[in-house]
Amino acid sequence: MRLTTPRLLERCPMFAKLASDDHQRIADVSEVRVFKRNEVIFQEGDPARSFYIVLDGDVKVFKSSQQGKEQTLHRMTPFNTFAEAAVFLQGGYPASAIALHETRLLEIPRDKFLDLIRSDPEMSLRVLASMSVWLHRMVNLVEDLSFSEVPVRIARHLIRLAADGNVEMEDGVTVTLPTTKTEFAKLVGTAQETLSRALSKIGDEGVISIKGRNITIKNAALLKEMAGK
Amino acid sequence: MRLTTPRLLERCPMFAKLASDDHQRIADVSEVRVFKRNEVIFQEGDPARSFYIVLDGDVKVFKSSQQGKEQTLHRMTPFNTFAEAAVFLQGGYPASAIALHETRLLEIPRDKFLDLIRSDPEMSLRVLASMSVWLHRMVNLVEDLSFSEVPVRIARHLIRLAADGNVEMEDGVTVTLPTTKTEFAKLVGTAQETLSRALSKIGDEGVISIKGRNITIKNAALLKEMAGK
DNA sequence: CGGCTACTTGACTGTGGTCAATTGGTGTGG
DNA sequence: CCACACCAATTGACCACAGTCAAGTAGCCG
Repeated sequence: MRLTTPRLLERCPMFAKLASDDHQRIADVSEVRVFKRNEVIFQEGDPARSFYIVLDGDVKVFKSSQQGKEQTLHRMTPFNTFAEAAVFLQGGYPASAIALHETRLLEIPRDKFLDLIRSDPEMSLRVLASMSVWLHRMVNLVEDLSFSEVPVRIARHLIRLAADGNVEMEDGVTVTLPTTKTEFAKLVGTAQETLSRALSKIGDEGVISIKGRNITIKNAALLKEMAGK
Repeated sequence: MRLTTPRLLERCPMFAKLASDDHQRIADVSEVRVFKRNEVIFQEGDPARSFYIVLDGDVKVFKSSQQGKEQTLHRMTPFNTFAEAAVFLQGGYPASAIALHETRLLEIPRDKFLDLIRSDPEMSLRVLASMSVWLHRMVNLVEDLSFSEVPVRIARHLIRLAADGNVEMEDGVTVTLPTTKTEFAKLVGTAQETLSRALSKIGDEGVISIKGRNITIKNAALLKEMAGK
């Protein structure tokens, strides 16, 4: 681990531009941790001791309600960072995080992370940049929840998934849901039943075809149309 | 203006701990701007040239939809900062801002702001802190929109308003809506008609009494109860 | 007083959430 | 290898919250 971590850091935007001995320095103060599928990384309210970088696998950051409902805030993939903001808030993590698959994370303790920022003004700018991205994501989520109905939100997420697979989105492209449709529903912010119905409907209209977790886009133009501006 | 600005900066968390000549330095690179009620400060998509500190008055930061609906993201009061994140994002401001009343803002140009951060590691930590607060607000908003129905959201906003007036919330306390009920509806994230009905209902239940923009809390315990955990 | 905006109230509709039953798929253990 | 169990997904029936449209009232300012 110690040997490979610096390499991986080069691919993470927040650390990409550092000298390689800086990478070693970060690797020295951090720890690689492995989480099994569905293993809890932290829960809302836990004291925010660390911030994280996804090295491998994927992580769901989410809010859950008293009644057991869930809203996914974001699904993190390799070289994304999360919980950087929690480090600056008292009151612990404002959301929970679990591994969606077997996942390797780089865990940087709170105070080491703060040292890092203090020691390097350029680093602090990159942390600010990554937090801005988070903020932007959350504002977009608010927008989606406030203004868009379920089918529109679904269309947008399908488009995003296609983009994540960095395939040009065109007729015939197949996107694969990262996990279950139940998870996808939590991402979209709806009930699984509603998702199921909405997907079939979109299928009936000839926009997509659904085979398990594989969704083939049959009419990309119409899908974009559905997703609105 | 030039004379009073440094004084005001002492009361802003982001700048409070600076030496007073730093305050003067900030005042020198920034500009005090006055906005009339309902005057637009910036619109979603505008290039993010500056970030702002509310000196006086109040500002609404909001998203609006194609169909003319609005969702208020936050109402800023004196010594709050906004648009700090936009400075780090390409694509311009992700939301719009207007003055709710006659308002004085300190406007700090993007590059001066970046200089400020680069020049002082402690400053960057404070900017990070203020962005964390924004992020936390947005996560809470997502939570509210996803999990809570309108009456609960209303109760929470009433409690927050009471807290803003830093009065201990107890029976008999009166909170005054900062502007119109229509605005309040946009803050809560609902239609004015729905707000109107919901408020009357809460009134009928004896929890509050409503006289125009003044809402008297008649049963604080019940109101907290309504707001949930 | 007129005119504008804010607000209220009524009637209706639709989206989507919940409960419940069924089917389908997958992995484990006998 | 099959049977069972478990979880994911689908489908049906129902309902309620809240949004929309419309009309009317109240309040405010010039």
